[in-house]
Amino acid sequence: MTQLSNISRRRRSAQLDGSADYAAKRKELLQIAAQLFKANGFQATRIIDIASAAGLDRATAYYYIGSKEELFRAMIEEVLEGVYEEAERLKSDPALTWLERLHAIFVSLMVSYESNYPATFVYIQERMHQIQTEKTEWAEGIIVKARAFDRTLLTFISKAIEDGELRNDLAPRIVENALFGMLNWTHRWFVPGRGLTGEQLAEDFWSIFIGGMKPTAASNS
Amino acid sequence: MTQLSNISRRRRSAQLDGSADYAAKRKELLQIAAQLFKANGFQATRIIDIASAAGLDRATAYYYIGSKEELFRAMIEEVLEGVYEEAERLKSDPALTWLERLHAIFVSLMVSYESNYPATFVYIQERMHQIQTEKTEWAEGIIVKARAFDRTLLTFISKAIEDGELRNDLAPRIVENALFGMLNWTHRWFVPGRGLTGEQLAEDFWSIFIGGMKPTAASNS
DNA sequence: TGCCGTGTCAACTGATGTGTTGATAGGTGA
DNA sequence: TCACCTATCAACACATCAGTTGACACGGCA
Repeated sequence: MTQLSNISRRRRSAQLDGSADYAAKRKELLQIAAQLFKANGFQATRIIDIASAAGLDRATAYYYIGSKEELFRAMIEEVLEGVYEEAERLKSDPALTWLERLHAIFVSLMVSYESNYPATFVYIQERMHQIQTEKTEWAEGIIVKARAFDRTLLTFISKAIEDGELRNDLAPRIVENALFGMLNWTHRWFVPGRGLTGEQLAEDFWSIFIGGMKPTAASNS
Repeated sequence: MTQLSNISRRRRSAQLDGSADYAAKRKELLQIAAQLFKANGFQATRIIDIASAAGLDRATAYYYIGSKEELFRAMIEEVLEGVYEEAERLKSDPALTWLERLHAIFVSLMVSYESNYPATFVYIQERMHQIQTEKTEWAEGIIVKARAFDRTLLTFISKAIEDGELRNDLAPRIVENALFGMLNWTHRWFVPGRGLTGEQLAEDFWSIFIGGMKPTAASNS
């Protein structure tokens, strides 16, 4: 580095290796930030909003977090990781049909949205799209994984069509967007603990999807 | 007013009643703004970005537009109006079954997304949600109409279920969110002129939906 | 020729945010 | 008791935008 990190940075890094409720406070800030990002958007949320929601002075918040961007990344990272890994695992699980794999990833994605609420929804709502044009190394890492995930979904669908598990008269990309459109749109209205669970919801969606996607004499040859 | 509008404001209002290519330049700015808002988000887009994309100085852009907010409103207003009116019209058209009305509004919504691209997508992407918490008169006007629209959609679905045109074992709200989730999610990936038309796409979605929502002996009594 | 409207822009003002610094209060352990 | 570490915050330095002002050039047109 051209310049030694100054004192406040040094404090932070000192904290990172050790400490007790430092980590807890940091986590609390992450959670509060996620809520505010979801409610008001990432750009519109100011550090001071997050700090005062946690009962801290803004400068004190900087003792726990490095920047708004770092906050966002920390909030998102492991969550995405989990889903992407699940997709990879399913891809090479020969015990399941392709349709079963699609179903499995569909449900587990929704369950992940629910259990990490509202962090993942912040990602969907706000950044998923814009990150595509970001030039940072971090963003590029995310993009690579998101692309791989997308390819996996498309594979599941294409293979299920080939195997006659789904009707073959619709383009796989359209099918994918229909199915995951239902799912991802939940970020606008789904709130855990009100009404259905994430899993029930996913199954309802799936039942609509699968009913409409059954191969018929008319569609499949 | 406590203060007379200053010179630049006076110019603007002077322009509004009359003029030839003034209106054209203003429209060009609206279109450019819509593209930039879609690509980078409303907050992140600066007036200077819009101005220089149009080959104008920032101050000159203010000769054509009042503010970023006004720009956004002008971009959105009539578009929404059109869709909302269509829904009202359909609501009281006794020549159609409820399911036919649902189908009609579904398709015309997608067609509207396409023909007003990317303006409507900006609304979906960015503000549809946040406007809910805005306190301005304008926002409240939008909210009232959006609520009415939502109620209408829900009515179509509920009535179609009552009439046995759709299976009755799923909550109308879930059905609504599934159907319009597919549709609204297009704001993330649909680009007019590439692949399907908006109408074809809507019909593909509809065919999945309706296939999965047909009443069966098992579901309907 | 001189007046006036249209469009343009350099420069200013003011608001709002971010991240940093340096000082300080209170607890803890030797 | 003293040294030290943790957490806190008032104050500062910057940066970025939004929206405004006042001047000016150009082209009718009277």
